[in-house]
Amino acid sequence: MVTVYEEIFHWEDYLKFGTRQFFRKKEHIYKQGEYGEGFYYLHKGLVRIVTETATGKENMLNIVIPNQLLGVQSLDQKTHFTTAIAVKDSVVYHFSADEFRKLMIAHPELFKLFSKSVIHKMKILLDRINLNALTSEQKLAVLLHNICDEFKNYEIPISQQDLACCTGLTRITVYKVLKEWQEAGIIEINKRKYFIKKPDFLRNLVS
Amino acid sequence: MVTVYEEIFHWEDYLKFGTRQFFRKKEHIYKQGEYGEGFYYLHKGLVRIVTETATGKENMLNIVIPNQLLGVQSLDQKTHFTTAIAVKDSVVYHFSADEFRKLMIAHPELFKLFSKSVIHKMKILLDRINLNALTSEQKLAVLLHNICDEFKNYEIPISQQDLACCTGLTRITVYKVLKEWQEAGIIEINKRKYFIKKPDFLRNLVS
DNA sequence: AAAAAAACGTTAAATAGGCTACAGTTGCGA
DNA sequence: TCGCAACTGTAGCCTATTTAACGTTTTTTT
Repeated sequence: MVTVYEEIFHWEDYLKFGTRQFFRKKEHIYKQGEYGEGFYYLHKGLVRIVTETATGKENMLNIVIPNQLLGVQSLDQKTHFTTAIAVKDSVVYHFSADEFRKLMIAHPELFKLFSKSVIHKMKILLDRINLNALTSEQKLAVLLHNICDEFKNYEIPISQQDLACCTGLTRITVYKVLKEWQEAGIIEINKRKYFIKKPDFLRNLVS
Repeated sequence: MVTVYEEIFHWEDYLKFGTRQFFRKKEHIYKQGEYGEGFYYLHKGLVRIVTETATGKENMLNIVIPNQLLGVQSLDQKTHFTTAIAVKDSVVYHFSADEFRKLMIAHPELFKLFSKSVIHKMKILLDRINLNALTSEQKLAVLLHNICDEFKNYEIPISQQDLACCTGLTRITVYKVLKEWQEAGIIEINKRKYFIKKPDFLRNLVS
């Protein structure tokens, strides 16, 4: 399940110490298994983080929105254990481990910022784990609800296929649930775009 | 799924700056939802980390072995989003956020140690997520295999019930798989103790 | 603009794993 | 050492999902 988490971390003042990089839509920022050195800060755009399981299935972990970090896993020169793909054209800042360490000595308050960001990441992963206890309908409800929160309106700009990938369900299951909701008037399907008419229904499904 | 991860982080030199605390078997070190302030280092003993899902089901996340951190989530004064329970009598050191921040200014190399430990935690969570893509047989295989690795022999000192809890399966499913394996001569069941006879079979199930 | 590649809609069949139930064991605690 | 509580063995039913299959529509590429 992908959750789009929104919490602002004020990295702006430190961006000048990172290296600015551009990535086009669908480009890989880093790949699972590759060596990394440092981490990235997403300035503009949208990035999705996926992981490949032992059986070769792709699994979306979360969507990174601007002002968040990504790729922290390889701060200490380990290989990445996830893959990051730009969903839209994106601007990121890269901080190498060494640079960042030096930077932190000069600005100790950076530690708080860093740890906050990382803990936030952990929270996301945990939520992702807890999702597995839910029914498929609930999984979808949580996902759609989060997406709406993020995009600030009730139109879902994500394909059925991606919804399947995000929740770990099959496309058929996603399709079935969506169809059911449509018949019940909870969502509207138009030209393969989904529009949520009764957000409260989704909310109630979970809590 | 619980994975017992073993990787040594050298915190010994800094323990004197923490507060030593003792916990008896089955005692809670911290609880989900409680406020925390800082983090813990497990010096001796064994701790299991569980989380309660929205539906009230308990979910074991991982087992913490000595030399690892726990409770990092509340470093920045947030509530804990997991619960830590001592499996054996345990000795932990608590570091308050403030203390640790000061400590890190004096010893910048601590940052590397801290980030390594945290990244390691993230890796564990990720593995946990990836498990959900597996069949119940595979989940159990991974779990048993990890436990063997950890305890360095082929006897499983964990109850069927706990195996169920670790994998998120029902006890009945665990029982069924175990019985099947027994009939196939892959494991031996004796007085409710499980002994793995063909570890390679388990390994092949996953990779 | 045509061709190729994704994505979607829908159905039917197969099945894995969950839930219920209950009796038999084991072992802790008083 | 008695009794309760927690754990295990087993059966059977049930349903939510998965898989397979296939035609249609949309999007991307050349």
